[in-house]
Amino acid sequence: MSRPRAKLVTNFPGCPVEATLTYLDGKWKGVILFHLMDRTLRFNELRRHLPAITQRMLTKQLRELEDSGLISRTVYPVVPPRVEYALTPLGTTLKPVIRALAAWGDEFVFCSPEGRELRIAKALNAPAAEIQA
Amino acid sequence: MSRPRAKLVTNFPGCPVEATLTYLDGKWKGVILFHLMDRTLRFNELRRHLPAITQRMLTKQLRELEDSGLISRTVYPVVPPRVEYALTPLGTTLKPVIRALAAWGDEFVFCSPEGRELRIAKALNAPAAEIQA
DNA sequence: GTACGTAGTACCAAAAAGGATACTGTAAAT
DNA sequence: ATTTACAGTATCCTTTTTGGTACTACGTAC
Repeated sequence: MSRPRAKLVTNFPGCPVEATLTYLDGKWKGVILFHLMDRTLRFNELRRHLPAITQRMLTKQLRELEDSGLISRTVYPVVPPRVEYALTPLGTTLKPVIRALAAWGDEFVFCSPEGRELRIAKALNAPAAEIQA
Repeated sequence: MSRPRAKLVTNFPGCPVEATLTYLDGKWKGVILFHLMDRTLRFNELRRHLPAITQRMLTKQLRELEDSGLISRTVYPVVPPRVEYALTPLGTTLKPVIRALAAWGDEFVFCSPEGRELRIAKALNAPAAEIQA
């Protein structure tokens, strides 16, 4: 019993949250899906959206998303090569989830003053604020 | 430039999805938050919900969630010790996100016939089905 | 004839995450 | 007198993930 993430059901009996996160796990999958929500993108188009990624990593994350059935890979037999990545119907069903993740990030995660690093909005916890559940 | 997950903004310029996932990253955080959505739980109560976790891991994940400001840890100076974990106001704002993740998992992720393993519902991709975006 | 853009692979090294096991201290229950 | 429950730590080890660099092939542009 020791698999990559929690890919064994025994690890989180009946937890649908981890079940979903299992498929979003990977350092770049979130961003990739986020950008593919707008439109189909070619390999190097994606790369330009992810300045810090290496080719190896981009390929790997795309293959994993493809294996999960969330995105499709279409190769056009031309030269130079042309490969397009797009959400599958199944991938499209993730849109509400991605949007929820994006909405929360927009509202509560900031770059710290020094730049570069993320910081969460903890201010909310200080006052005895009433937040609707 | 190489931090744990994508904790550098340069890795996903302006991507709020990865920003959020950064805080949910960790093998057990999803399940923990899922269970804390219902009610405050003590250390060993959580442990009983996560049969496969080790004490070390549970402690580690809880500390990270606490450091993020998503959960609170309340120690009652009694013996035997009593420590309660609960969502903070900030953590409470994650509920819609957790619910979105849970809804997708419920609908599209199953245990494979052999049991134990997860499987995604790829059937959706076979027919030329029309899925609403 | 050299460089560029395309979409990758292959190989090696580093870092991070996760797991196994043993140990702590107190009080109540058996 | 021993065991149980509680909420952890400490140490070591393995697995998984991620990064770095170099390399491929083809056709077009300079």
